[in-house]
Amino acid sequence: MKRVKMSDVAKKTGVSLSTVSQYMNGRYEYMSSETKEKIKNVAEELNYIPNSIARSLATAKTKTIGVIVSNITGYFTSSVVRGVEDYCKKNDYSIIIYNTDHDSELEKKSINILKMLRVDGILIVPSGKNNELINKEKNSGMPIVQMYMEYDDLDISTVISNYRKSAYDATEYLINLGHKNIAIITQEYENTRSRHDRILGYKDALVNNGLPFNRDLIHIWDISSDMNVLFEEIVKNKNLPTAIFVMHSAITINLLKHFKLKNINIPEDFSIIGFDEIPNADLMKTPVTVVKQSTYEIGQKSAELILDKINNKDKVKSKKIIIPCELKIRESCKEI
Amino acid sequence: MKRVKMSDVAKKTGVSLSTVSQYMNGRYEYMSSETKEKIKNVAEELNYIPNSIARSLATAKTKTIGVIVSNITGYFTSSVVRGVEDYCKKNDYSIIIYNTDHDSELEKKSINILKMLRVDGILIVPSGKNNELINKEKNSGMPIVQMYMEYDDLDISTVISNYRKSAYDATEYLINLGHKNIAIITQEYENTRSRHDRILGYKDALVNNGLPFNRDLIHIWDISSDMNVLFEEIVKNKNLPTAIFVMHSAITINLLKHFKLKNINIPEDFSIIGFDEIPNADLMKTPVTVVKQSTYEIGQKSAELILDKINNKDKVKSKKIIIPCELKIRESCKEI
DNA sequence: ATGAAAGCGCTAACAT
DNA sequence: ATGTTAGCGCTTTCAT
Repeated sequence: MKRVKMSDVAKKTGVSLSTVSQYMNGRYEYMSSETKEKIKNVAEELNYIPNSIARSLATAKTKTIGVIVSNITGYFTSSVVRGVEDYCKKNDYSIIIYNTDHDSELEKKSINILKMLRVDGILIVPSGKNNELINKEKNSGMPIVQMYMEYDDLDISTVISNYRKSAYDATEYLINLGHKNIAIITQEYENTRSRHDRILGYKDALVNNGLPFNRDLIHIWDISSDMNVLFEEIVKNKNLPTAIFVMHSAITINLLKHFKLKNINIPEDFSIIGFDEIPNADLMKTPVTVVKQSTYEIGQKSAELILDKINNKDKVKSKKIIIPCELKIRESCKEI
Repeated sequence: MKRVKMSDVAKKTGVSLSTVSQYMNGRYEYMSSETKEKIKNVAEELNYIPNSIARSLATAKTKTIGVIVSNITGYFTSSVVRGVEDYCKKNDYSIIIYNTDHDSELEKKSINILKMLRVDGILIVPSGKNNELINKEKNSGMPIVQMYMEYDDLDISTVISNYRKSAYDATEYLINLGHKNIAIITQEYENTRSRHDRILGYKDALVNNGLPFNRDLIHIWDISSDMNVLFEEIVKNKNLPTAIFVMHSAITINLLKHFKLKNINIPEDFSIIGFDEIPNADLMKTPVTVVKQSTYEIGQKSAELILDKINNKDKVKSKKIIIPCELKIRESCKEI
């Protein structure tokens, strides 16, 4: 099963290699319609399939972009990636995916492999642990865009949601419902602007509505946190919160499970807003209100931005594209 | 920002190109430890990164496999893909993803692009509409494995769940609960063995338990179906079903939404079993019992199989790997 | 309107 | 133990 190559169709057509190459690249300007027709037929007959690898070696372009995410499993990331793939496909780019689980070494390694593979650009959800390296890559000329993350020490283009505004709106929604003590559960947010902005939005809303900003209403969660312990902290506040605004969907789900276990009722006992959509929220005992990011659109815009960078050789400096969120009001917040 | 290439490190080290090449490929057998050391240092100093494209052109291998799925969005497919990626990464392969939405043309096009990209193998969830083409590709030497699908007219290796057995178990679970009239909702299953097997398992369980198999308890759903209409059909059966076994998670979710809308209660009014895990099922009003496929493992095994084919040049004929499912009993089935 | 030839960065057979 | 050299299958410049 020998692969047929360009020289085969050239020979059979009776023209030169370069003429066939011109044809394959759609440069018909100086080509007689006869040779054009002949090449077309021979190529079809021989079932010729161009070799992208050889082309890439010659052109130093691969029409391929690398996508580094923490974990493609799940609703959020997978639909971002789908947005990326759709946009890329439309523009004849393919995507190569790497999961890192936000592991620093894996992230480094992924970047390295993508460089060996000579991808034309990289889309990344950075862990925050290799920001220096990523800056370096960008400065050495690799087109690179980050998705739904923003770090103070990472100076690359980014596509994010309007975190501050949407956190503001969610908080104000709670305030309008009569809530005064609104607890927050968030991951560590120093240095991670995409998280910090949500806290700022929350603060803005309080202040603009004449409410005090109370630092001990802010609770930090991490992967090793025990929800039992964390929740104890929340309720031991002298001003018992009536509402909880949770900044990450994994935490929201954790909290909801905890509530179920402890027979805590939503919204009777607490009002809840989550950040990020929860799959099948509509089928829950109490459908939970969330701030929903436009995941698919984030993917599309990220792809658009990286292709722009690739093809316009980055006249633009670091750019920030901001996508609005939607407050999906369901049944987890009550008026008090 | 000139890229540094092998000849650069060769020159700087003072050895020949091929020695460096040997080094880069870990063939140290005939190499003095001094040159080895020297090359190592120079390569590091120069920050040399091998060019996979050039290597691929020379070796006719890309260390890359194509993954064609219907839609990476969602729990099921995304965790299969994660299994694939993890296994591939461990073996120094990268994956290129294409979504087709089971569109025949897109599927054809994806296969074609992956061939141009010279992937070493293809993992595919076939739509069923290009089986002839896929057979042809396989016969012309492309290593290719299908995931969690099986068609009567597609003769390629496959990694699937034990559909017949797990449908049997689920049905028998219902029977043991006292159910006699068990309705099925399935997609069209003629020719799609992975679907047909579930019906057979259902049938086996009925027969083995002395229950009649009643053809009008089997209902066909497709993407254009109206759940209202479909459900009317189900309940107009002279022997009103007390349980419904739904063969696809998208349908299960649809049905659950319908129930919520119509205030139909689970399991009081109907007992329900779904096929495929439903994200956040535990948080539902009534957590739904499902047959859970081992998605991650399916991905891993598929990757393992395709890499075997690639590296052992397929001594093996078409092979079928069968992964067990788990019946996740929750609260959607009652005893009657 | 078409062809000749150099080059893309590497591998691998062969020579030494 | 290391070097020489001929490809791998294309693109692209320059000639004609």
